[in-house]
Amino acid sequence: MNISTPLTRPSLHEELVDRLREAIVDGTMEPGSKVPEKSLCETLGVSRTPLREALKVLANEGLVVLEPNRGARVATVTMEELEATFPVIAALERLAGELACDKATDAQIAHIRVRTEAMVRHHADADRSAYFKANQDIHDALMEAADNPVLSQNYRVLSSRAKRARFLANISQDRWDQAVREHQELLAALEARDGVRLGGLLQTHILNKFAALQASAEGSSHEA
Amino acid sequence: MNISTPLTRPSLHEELVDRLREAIVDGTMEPGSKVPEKSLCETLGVSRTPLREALKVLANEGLVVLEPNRGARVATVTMEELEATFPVIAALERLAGELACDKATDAQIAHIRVRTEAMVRHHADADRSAYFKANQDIHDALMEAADNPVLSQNYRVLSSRAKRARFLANISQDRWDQAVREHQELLAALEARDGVRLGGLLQTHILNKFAALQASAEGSSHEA
DNA sequence: TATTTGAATTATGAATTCATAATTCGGTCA
DNA sequence: TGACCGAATTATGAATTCATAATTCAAATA
Repeated sequence: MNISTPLTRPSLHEELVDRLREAIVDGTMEPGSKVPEKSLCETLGVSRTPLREALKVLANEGLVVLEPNRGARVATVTMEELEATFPVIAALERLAGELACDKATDAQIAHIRVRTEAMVRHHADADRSAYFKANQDIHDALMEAADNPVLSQNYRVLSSRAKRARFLANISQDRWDQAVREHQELLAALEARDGVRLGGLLQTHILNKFAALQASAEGSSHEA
Repeated sequence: MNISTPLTRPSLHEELVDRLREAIVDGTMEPGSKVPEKSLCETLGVSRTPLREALKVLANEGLVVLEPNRGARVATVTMEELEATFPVIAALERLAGELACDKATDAQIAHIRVRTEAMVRHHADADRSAYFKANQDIHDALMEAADNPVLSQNYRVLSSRAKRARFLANISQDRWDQAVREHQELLAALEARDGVRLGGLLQTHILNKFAALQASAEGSSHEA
């Protein structure tokens, strides 16, 4: 039995931050919707104090907006915000690529190869949800391999904001094909441990993803 | 009289976040020191609730550490943390440089020229504090010129953590001379609106700054 | 009928209270 | 004298209470 670590239970507000962040990112809590403190407290079985602490933290992360004397709302995802966010994510991934080529273990690289190969299969099978899962795994694994907690923390906060753009799922087949090719190049650069190249490819990859997202949003707004 | 803006007073916790962040960054609250809620409340004239909300936010930013059932401490600045932080700051400044070359107004560039020239004078006068002020102005102005709120927000959080390394003031004369030369190159690249070049120079500039800081810390730890 | 007014209700911001974990300090025993 | 134990004190985590701002809704007015 583990007796070495002093048992510390996470504080309520931390659990709430995690739970709420998840609910906001996965769309359970809709962008723009009010966050009613009272009913949420009842649902979660906590008092308003830790909930409000959690909301302050999430507001600082940009996931909720606090309106004075009017409570909290789930932040909306605007194209303007994404336009500002993606270049920053791209810059962080670029750095991650550079660092990962220096620091990744062979096992980490092997894992990314496995996931990339899986991704290629999901693409061939036209299984979008499995593809997105693999895609996310790869980017997370790269961050992990970069071995920089400050970098990965900032990345997490920004991608949680970007992930909320759920219309991202509607990218074109052309873009999807291109993304898979890009991922194969990423893998090659990583295996060659060519940091500058991997960094550049990653930055471009993310910016391309945003361009595709813009195009698909453009399309859907015309449809609607 | 202004009647167009609805008058909103900032909430207590926001004011506290700003006040405490400032106190932590400028060293008024020492790294590693306990944050006694009760006495701070009395000093600031608020109750514990908004203070605790502020501490949660600052903990999320990494400026304080919450120890369960033992309250908050001002986070210590370790060399490991700086080693992780500076590359991220460098990546963000690189992006800022790239964006600024696209988006800066001529007036913004002119302002950076003015501040760079002032910095050169302060260097010649060996006026360190005026030099640091000018240096900070220039980096802030570049961020401003990049015109990306997500970028500047993340930059602010990370620099507030880096700024706490006050021993940074003890850089060598050689490094100081070099930094001034680098700033002149930065200005040239900006005026040429050569984004790729400015980005690269900025990244190197920041990483050089960290290397100097490491060297000076190395020196002072041997002295001590 | 549409608009406005204002009392009643509800929700929020902040202070206070309460339960419990941590710390302090005085006494005991080796 | 010095290490150890336990009661008293203090600080923290969380719930509750309180004051005030926002919202709702019915009645009054045009």
